[in-house]
Amino acid sequence: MTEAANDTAPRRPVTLTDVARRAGVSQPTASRVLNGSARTVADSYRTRVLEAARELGYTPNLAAQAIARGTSRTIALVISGISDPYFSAMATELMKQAEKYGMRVSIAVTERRVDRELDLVRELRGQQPQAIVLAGTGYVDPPNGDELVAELRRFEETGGRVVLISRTDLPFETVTFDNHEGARTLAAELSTLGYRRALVLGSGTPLLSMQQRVDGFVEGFAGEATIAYPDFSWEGARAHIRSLPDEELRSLELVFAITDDMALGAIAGLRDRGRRIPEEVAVAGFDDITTLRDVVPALTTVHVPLDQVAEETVRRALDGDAGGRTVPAHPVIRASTPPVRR
Amino acid sequence: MTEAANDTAPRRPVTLTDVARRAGVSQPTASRVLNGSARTVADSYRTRVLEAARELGYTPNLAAQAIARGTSRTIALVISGISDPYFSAMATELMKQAEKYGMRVSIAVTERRVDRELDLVRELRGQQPQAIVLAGTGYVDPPNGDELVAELRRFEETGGRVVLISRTDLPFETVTFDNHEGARTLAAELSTLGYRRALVLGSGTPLLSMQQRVDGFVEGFAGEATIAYPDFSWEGARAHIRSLPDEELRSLELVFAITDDMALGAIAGLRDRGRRIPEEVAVAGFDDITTLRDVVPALTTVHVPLDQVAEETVRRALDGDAGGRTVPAHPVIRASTPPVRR
DNA sequence: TTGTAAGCGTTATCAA
DNA sequence: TTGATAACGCTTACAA
Repeated sequence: MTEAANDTAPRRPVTLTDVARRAGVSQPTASRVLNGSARTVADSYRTRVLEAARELGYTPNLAAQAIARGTSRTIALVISGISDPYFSAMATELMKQAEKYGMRVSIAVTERRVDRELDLVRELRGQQPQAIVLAGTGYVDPPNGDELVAELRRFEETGGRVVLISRTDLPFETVTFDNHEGARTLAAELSTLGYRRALVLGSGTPLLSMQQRVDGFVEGFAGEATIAYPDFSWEGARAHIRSLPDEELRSLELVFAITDDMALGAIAGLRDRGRRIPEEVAVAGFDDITTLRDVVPALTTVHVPLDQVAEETVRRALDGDAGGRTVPAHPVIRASTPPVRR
Repeated sequence: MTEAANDTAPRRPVTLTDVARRAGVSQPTASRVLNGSARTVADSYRTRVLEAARELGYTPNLAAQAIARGTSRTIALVISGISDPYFSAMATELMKQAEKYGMRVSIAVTERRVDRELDLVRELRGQQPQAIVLAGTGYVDPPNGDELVAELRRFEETGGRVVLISRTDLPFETVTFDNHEGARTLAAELSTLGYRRALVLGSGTPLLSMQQRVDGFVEGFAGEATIAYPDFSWEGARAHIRSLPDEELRSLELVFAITDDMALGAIAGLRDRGRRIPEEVAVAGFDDITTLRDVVPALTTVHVPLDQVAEETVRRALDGDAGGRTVPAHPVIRASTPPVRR
């Protein structure tokens, strides 16, 4: 049967002092045993401490360690949202990499609100992480860019590291994939397939990396490209397509959206308007998110090697300046953009 | 005043002491101004402190606050993975709710490894969060259940709160949706549509909530249900369908998978085998994940009101025992399960 | 090798 | 209202 729990009164957590007292040693000795110290401790003591810790169910108070050591084995990641397949994949890869180095990743979410990014960084600084990683967003003309830079500089000055992913708008180390080149080669391949008229869906919010994709595509495309800038979302892309004038819709040959997310929104819009894909309209995206495995027809896109990006990022977050790095992004032609028959 | 502190980059982060000194007040006064204290401070002091803080770019050291206050405004969330649309949606909702109460959510990932759950909880306890929320998993016969319970009990004893989401395998407060009833009513509606032979894809790993879905479906289904237990994943469901004997495949009328993720895997498998959906085989899932908006034909499923779940969870994580709660889950019939024509 | 004592940045207590 | 001063749990010189 169950033993009667005598007291439900909230006790305080077991501390290192408790363990030391129980083991009959000093607090520092207990500390040396339990948390990797270079110092060696006599075996007899060591076992007594370990046993006491086990019996009491001791867990080191991370906050106390952080404050005593002046650093916490944490990488703070700022992303715009967790539900987004692209960002969640990125977060997963980063956590995987970080774990190799015994690092924790804490995630903060901007919800795509520009001002929150600054607030977040400010707050994160209070967590004294080893590094702050900013993924996503990256405005063409950052509204509060100066303040953000100042905040990040301050963080660097106190020994922290700053790494940006896929954004080159701030003067810090950046790991990126080649947005421009990826879109350019995609456009080239699509041109080879026979496409000559494209609608490019860019980002309504002026994001640098997204503009690079637009520019890259236009540069690599052999035909005529019309550019639109709907809201930067699935819904935005869908709404844009839905509101297209009939004649423009009918003349549509290929839609390139700067993200798979928007490409899928565009497809939804095209279907709403009764257009068949890819028979009547071809569609291509960018990112190669996991969701695509369930989409029919299979979506042509540009694959981004997130694992490599994550690896490079974590390395820079820890080891110090390795310099910026750009990993290549390659187009993947699938069923949504078949060769054009004329 | 004494030294030129304005242009010299401090190697250590700016502390409350720095701010106090600069403002010419005591540390406690600065603390009272900068961090919501009930105490009031003379306006002249208040402005001086605020100004000094701004000039120096002060950010409170969260670890120090946590240790001094004995509590950190944090909810620790344990989920099996971040890339999974269901869990990432859950995490998003929880963060949204938590923010209302000025709470931070820290995310830890088990990667579906049973043992990691225990390790994680142990480590999280070291973060001294206000609450630990365990979402997902929940084994029918927990391998190290006793240890996990002991660890969580310890956490509760020291004033922490434990909330489980959609798992009833541990003796703690639980917020759940009605897996059994949701699956049962879905099965009933499908029966009404004329379906009489179903293949049910359960979970290879024995998860309690998943078994409830299987049981609920079987109970509510008017015809004959065959149950299989492939690996609990998209790939598992797909592989199972792919390896089905020809005759069994041909006799397939309806596939119900316990999660949308597996349902989508099943669809992939069915397509690999050349079966058309829904003309030849109907498919239904559970969860109503966002991904479904891009899937054709639209997938019949059971909608889970994650926002409600999140709200109830956060409330319990903070306010104390409100008792367990079950929110209803309703079937949504879509194009993947049309009425049967005979 | 072990223990004493001094921090780490913040909050809480309690005089003044 | 304000400011010494003592915690909070842990690490790290420095002394024994």
